[in-house]
Amino acid sequence: MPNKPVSTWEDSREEFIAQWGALGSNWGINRTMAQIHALLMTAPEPMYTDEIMQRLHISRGNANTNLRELNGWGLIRLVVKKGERREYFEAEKDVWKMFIIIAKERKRRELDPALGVLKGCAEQTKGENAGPGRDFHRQMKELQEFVEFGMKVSDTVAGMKHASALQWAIKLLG
Amino acid sequence: MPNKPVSTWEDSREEFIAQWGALGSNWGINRTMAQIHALLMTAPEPMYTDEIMQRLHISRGNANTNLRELNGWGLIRLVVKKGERREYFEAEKDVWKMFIIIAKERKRRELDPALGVLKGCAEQTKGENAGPGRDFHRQMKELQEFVEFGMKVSDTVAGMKHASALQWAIKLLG
DNA sequence: TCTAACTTTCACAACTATCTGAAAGTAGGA
DNA sequence: TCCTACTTTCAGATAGTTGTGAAAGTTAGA
Repeated sequence: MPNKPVSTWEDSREEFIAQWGALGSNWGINRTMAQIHALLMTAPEPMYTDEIMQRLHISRGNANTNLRELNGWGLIRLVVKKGERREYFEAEKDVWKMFIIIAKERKRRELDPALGVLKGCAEQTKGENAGPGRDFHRQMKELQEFVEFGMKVSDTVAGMKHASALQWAIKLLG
Repeated sequence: MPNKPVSTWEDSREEFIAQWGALGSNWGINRTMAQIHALLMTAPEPMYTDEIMQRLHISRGNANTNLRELNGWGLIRLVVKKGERREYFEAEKDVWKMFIIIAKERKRRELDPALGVLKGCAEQTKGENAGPGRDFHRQMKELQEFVEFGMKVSDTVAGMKHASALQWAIKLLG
C-alpha cells in the first residue's frame, strides 16, 4: 500500500506564505510582514515569536518589529494563555474585517496627507483669477474634491456590515 | 508702491511638486515619477526633457526612464510639435480619467497576481475535507472570492462615465 | 530581592531601489 | 552620405530599506 502523502495542505501553505511575501513588495508592504501575516492567517492556533522565527528563518529583532507593526495595523492581536508568560499572536481571519482594516489604514496613510497638501495649495491660490494661476487653483480644487469624495465613499463602505455591502454591490454589478 | 509679489501660484506649485513627490513614496510610487507627474499636471504647456531635468534637478537618464514609465501607465502622453524634432510631454489633467488609469493599473499589478496565487492554493487543497486542511482551503476560497468580487467592482466603476459614477455615489452616500 | 523567561532596542550589515552621466543609438535634413 | 539634435541604455555610485544578533530591559514568581 503506497504511503499517504504527508499533508498536501502544508505544502500549499508554504507556497502561499512565500508568494504572499513576494506580493507584499509589489504592494508597498515589506516581505517579512506579509509573510508573518500569511503564516498567522493560516495558522490553526496562535503562535509565539520563536515558532515564527523558526518557521520563517528570520531573526528575533525582525520578528519582533514586524509583529508589533502588524499589531499596529490591527491585523493581528496578542493572545495570552493563562499560566504562560509568553505572548501568542493570532491573525484576524474574517476577510471582510481584514479588508476594512486595510482600507482604513490606507486611507489614513495615503489620502489624509494628500488632502492636506491639496487644501494648502488650493487655499494659497484662491485669489488667482486669471491665466495659469487660475488653472492651477482649479486643478487643486478638483483634486481636493475628488479625494474628499473618495474618503466619504471609503468611510461609508467601511461602516457597512458584510451583508449590506454585498447587497449594495449586487445592485451595482447587476 | 510695493512690488507686486512674483506669481504666488508658482510658489504653491513648487510646494505641490515637492510634497507630491514625498507622498509618492508612502504610496509605492517612486519620488521622481510622482514629481514629474505633478510638474506636468500643473504645466500650462507641454514640456520637453531638458526643461524637466532643469526644473527638478535630475539627470537625463532618470528623466527619461520616468517619463517612459509614466507614459506606460498612460498618465502622460507624447506630443510632437510640427517642425520640431524633440518630444514634448503633457499629462492627463482630467481627475476622473486619472483615477481610472490608476485604478486599472493597480488592479493589474496588485490584484491579478494575488488572484493567481489564491486560485492555485485553493485548487491544490480542494480535496481536503477535514481539520486544518479544510480550514486552509476555505480561507483560500474566501480570499479568492473576495478578490474576484473586488475586481468586478473595480471594472464596473472604471467603465463608468464621471457623471454616472457621481450619481451612483450620491445614492450610496445619501 | 534575585533569577529566569521572555520582549525590546539598536548599531551595524546586507540588500534593494533609484539616480547619474557618459557612451551608444537613432533619425531628419543638408 | 554625414552632421546634428535628440533619445535610450547601462555600469557603477548613492541612498534608502530591511534584517541581524547581541545586549539591555522587563516582569512574574520563587
